[in-house]
Amino acid sequence: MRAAFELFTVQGYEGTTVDDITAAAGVSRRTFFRYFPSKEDVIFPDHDSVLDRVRWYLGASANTEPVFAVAEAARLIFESFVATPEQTLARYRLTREVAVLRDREVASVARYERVLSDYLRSRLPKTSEAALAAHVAAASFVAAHNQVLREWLRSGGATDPHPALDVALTTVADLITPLIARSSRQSSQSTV
Amino acid sequence: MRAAFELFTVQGYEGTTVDDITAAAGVSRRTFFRYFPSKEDVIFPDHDSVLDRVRWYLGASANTEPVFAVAEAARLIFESFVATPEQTLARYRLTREVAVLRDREVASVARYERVLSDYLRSRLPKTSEAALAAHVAAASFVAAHNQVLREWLRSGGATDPHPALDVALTTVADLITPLIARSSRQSSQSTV
DNA sequence: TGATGTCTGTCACTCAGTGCCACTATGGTT
DNA sequence: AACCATAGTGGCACTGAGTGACAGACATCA
Repeated sequence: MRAAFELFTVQGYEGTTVDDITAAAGVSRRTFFRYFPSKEDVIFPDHDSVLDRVRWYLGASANTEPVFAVAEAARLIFESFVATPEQTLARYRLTREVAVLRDREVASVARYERVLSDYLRSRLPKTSEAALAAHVAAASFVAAHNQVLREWLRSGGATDPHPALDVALTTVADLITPLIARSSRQSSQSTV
Repeated sequence: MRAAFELFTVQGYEGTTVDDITAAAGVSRRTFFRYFPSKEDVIFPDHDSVLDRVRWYLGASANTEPVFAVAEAARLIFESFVATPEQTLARYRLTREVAVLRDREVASVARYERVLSDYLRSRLPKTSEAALAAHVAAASFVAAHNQVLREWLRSGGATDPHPALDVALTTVADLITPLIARSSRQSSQSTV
């Protein structure tokens, strides 16, 4: 991974072959593909584990307030990026330039969003209003997360991003809570 | 494209080589790659043109109410999918099964979202509050759009999706409008 | 000493995608 | 009629990602 990042920043992503990486790392080509399913995956090593952690967290928060749980899940994702600033920054620089990597990043963000909306849907009545609310809520939290993260990355990771994250998450929570509450009530309303 | 879709549905995406497609279509391999930058692009032919149309629409709506304009832009995207139901349905079935294609779809949705949020940011003061509002708003509209589209596709494209789209867009518009209004005022507030 | 399992390297192969060159058909020019 | 420009196409060779099969190295345990 270290060899790959160094080569990517010098030669660019497309300008670096897997052979280059393995030669620099002193392993064989075959070994590389045993540890990374594809060349792109060298850059996104821990997305799966974070996704699992988020799933686990949400699975354990069946009794907490749904909107709060989702906000905390977003915070969890955020922390996983902030925990390794150099790596996150290097990845950010690469994903800005290389379209394939940006698409990959976007895809993994979409997976986070999916996990959040699935959780919300599981906590809400099975109406189309609730489904809409769940998707909008998940998308809003992810958007807030992304916005704060991007701003932080653009600043070079210098400042403490947590105050901004708090503001963003509470803003979205305040926005979303009534929508979720309304869609939860919807079912009891139809029963009445 | 027709040959490709037929082969994809029979043999699967990964099970179909470009050679298969070109043989079925009666053209050479080289010709294929002149029309489609990659194998994936056979399935997403008109995303770029739709994106351009949305950009154009938003570029022309500098005087309309921003939230309304974004909602209409989302409707524009929606219409582009509904206009060709068979193709959209076939694509939907493929993207559900093949991860590469799903990621590709997600990436193009992200581009739509980007266009919407860029527009909103251009219509709002240059504060971080406004930037957050813009991203959340764009994400919410896209989420609403996606939700209605998915529901429609799951139903097999049988019902008329427009009533559901109207509901979803107005729901999001009602939700988002105060947020946008607040972030617009923010700048004049700081002047006071 | 032998059996087992894990990690690694080598080799050969498929397939996506690109660059280069040659061929053909068409339409317009003199 | 001969001449040219140009757009579309095919052929060919090449790079590079990714995979499957096999064999050797090494540590562990019996």
